Amino acid sequence: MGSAVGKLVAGMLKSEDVLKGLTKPQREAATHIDGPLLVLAGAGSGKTRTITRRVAFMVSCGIPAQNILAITFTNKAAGEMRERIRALLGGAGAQGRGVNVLTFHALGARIVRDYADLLNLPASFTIFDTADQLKLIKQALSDCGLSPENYPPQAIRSAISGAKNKLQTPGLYTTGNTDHFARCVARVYSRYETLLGAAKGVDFDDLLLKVAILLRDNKEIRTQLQDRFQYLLIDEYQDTNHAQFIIAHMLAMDHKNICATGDPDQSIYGWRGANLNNILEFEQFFPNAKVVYLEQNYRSTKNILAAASALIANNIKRKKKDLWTENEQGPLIDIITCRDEAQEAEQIVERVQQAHDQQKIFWGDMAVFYRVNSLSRALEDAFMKAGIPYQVARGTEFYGRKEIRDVIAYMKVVVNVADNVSLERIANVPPRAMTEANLDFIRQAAEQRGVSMLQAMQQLDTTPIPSLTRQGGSGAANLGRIFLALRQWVYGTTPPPAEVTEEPSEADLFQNINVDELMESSEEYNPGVHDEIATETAPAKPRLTMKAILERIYTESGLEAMHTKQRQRDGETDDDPLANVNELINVAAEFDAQNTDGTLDDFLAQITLASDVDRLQDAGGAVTLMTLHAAKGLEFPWVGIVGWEDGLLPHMRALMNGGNETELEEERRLAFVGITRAMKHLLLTNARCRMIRGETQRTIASQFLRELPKETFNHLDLAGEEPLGSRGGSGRSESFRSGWQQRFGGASSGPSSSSGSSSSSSDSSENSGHRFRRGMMVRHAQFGIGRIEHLEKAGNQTRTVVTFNTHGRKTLILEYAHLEPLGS
DNA sequence: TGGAATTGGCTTTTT
DNA sequence: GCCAATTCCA
Repeated sequence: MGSAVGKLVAGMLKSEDVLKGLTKPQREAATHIDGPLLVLAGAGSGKTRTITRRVAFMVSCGIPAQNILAITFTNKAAGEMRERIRALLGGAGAQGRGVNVLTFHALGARIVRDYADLLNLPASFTIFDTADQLKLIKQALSDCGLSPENYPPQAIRSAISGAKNKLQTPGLYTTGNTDHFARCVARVYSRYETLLGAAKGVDFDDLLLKVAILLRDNKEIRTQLQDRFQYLLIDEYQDTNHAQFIIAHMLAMDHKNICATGDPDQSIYGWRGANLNNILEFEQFFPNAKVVYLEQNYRSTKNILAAASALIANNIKRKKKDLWTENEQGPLIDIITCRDEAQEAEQIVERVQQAHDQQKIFWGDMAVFYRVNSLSRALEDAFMKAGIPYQVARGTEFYGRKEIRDVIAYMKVVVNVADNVSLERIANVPPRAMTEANLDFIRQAAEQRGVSMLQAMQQLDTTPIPSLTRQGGSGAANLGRIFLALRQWVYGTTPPPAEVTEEPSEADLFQNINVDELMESSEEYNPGVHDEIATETAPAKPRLTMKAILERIYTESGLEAMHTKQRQRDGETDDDPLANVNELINVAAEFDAQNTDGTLDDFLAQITLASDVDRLQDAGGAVTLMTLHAAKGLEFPWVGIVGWEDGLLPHMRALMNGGNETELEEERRLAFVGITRAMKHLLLTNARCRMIRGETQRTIASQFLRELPKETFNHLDLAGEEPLGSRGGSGRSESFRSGWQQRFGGASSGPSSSSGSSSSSSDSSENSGHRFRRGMMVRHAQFGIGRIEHLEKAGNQTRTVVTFNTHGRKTLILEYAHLEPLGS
């Protein structure tokens, strides 16, 4: 059937039309359909354009759209690609809809659900986000008799996440790690898996890990999925981690129709396991791969591009690449040094206003980026004050709110009665006398009986839990009834009686899939299989909309009453729970409009994998504020980037431990990504003083600013005289510009002369005979007063060991530590 | 028992 | 400075 439809479409969609306007290399990439292809696409080189055309070209050649799978990293990217493909296919729109454009995680969720039975999961499993995960880890810690003080849940979480990214099961993890901490992690990991399994939960990493293992160890399934996805396209390949790498390779193993696109210079997710080698060594994994380089930039001015190129050239571990453009030279980059973050924000706002009024740039065409979310606050204040429309993409601004998480938790329990984490979250919201102690009793009883906590609550009249307080008992029974009624209403049936919930052992969860078992259950892969399951539980009823379900849950749970009461008590506040939940209901309505056959678990999966950034998609008409990470893949005519300071733009983390070169290079790539988002106007700012967790600290201009060629920017210093004491003053004011160039000038490396006997610590440390000596007393903004024990030259930097009175011994890099000498 | 008030701890980026 | 966890009070 594929070919018939294909022909039809081919008739409507001319291959030449699809390729019209592509440059030679773009065309080369777009027309290479069979066999491995690597597109190394520099920033702004028209990559998205090329790959969407490529997909259209494939369809025009008669390849059935549903056999094409395009994988992106963010929902936003997926949405945009879907949109653009649809637009290209125009009249053949029906086909366009058939192209699978998904994020890795969404793909994972789909496959895990389709093959849930093979993975020991019910189709109604729920996805646990990072917060759920942390709760479970705390539980696991206490079960293992370890205290969260000595074993920070965060650290354990990221260790487990790292292990999962590398496809290490608890068993494998144990064998590979022998130090004390790792052994504890292994124990917690194992317990965590058990708890997760009992709750029928799957964490973000599982969505990749389970699929990777399934594909790796199960030939049958692999073949099915390879057949289904005969053409693979993976965007941002430089950001893939090991699990994603395995998924890609397993899917492409036989047909080798894999097109990877990306840019090693834009790899910014090393911290969550991305492995740059996946893209660097692509040709070794696929020896016949065709490689196309896209190096002409269509986005930025010559000037911006020159600055970006010079910056990234400082990375050693890098394939050299020359971006060029035929665009105009463009205006100089503006660099403004401000007094503090308030002035910085004012400056940004002022320039934004100017760009809008004088150059007629739309609000929606401007964006401001920062390294960490906390920097948005000052900006927001300033935008608010100036009355300029803006929107902030903050990670958990919306989906992280209590009231939203509460409503979602209710939904999760409706779908997945075993989800103890969500149940515990809302057990006492609104208050039902479900104290910690009562919950403990219920948890214990449930575990003993091998049922979920909700079931234990629902069995209370037949099997009471004696240790519960009277109110606790009735509260629990009440809660049980609420969910009974809700499930009845949603699914039209009472929940299946005491579904088997014996805890699967770790071995069960991770066992390599048994091939014999597979052969038995080797029905044809049916993409609709899940829908069938869903209809089974929801027979012959008019389909409920998510909006209706959500509203019902909101009311029945008692949350609505609680929020209404709150509002009456507090009056209208700017973050009103009622209004926020209404916003969520809007999201549900939106979902209903776009997925006429979507189920509650589809909706839940979508919102747990969604982030706030996704909700901004086409909210034009406002200046966008976001992190540098979130900015990847976007472009704006006008861009501002704040916080160019050591410790912030090369983030502290990268500067610690003697300045880890790998991490520093990732920070540089992040800066590179930021700069290359700009089309015409670029404004970079730093502040002399910045409030960091409640304390005002002096800062040093980012070392990255030094790496920008001086002919590309114009520097303006508004900080004026250096604030107060300690640093001998020396107002640099407008003469700072030359001072700047002396001190930071040019991209050349050598420690640049410097005379300034006094002042800033960067000066002093540049001279080999800096003013710090062993035995000297110093002050550190954070650690207080201490004595220098040791000094040691390490490359361009000086490593120093200081024993602080209150914080003990620390190893610091003199250049970044901002130590203040106090005399000896 | 629930809600308010206070303390302590900690911060990168996101699916 | 903000948030979560803890303590305190009605």
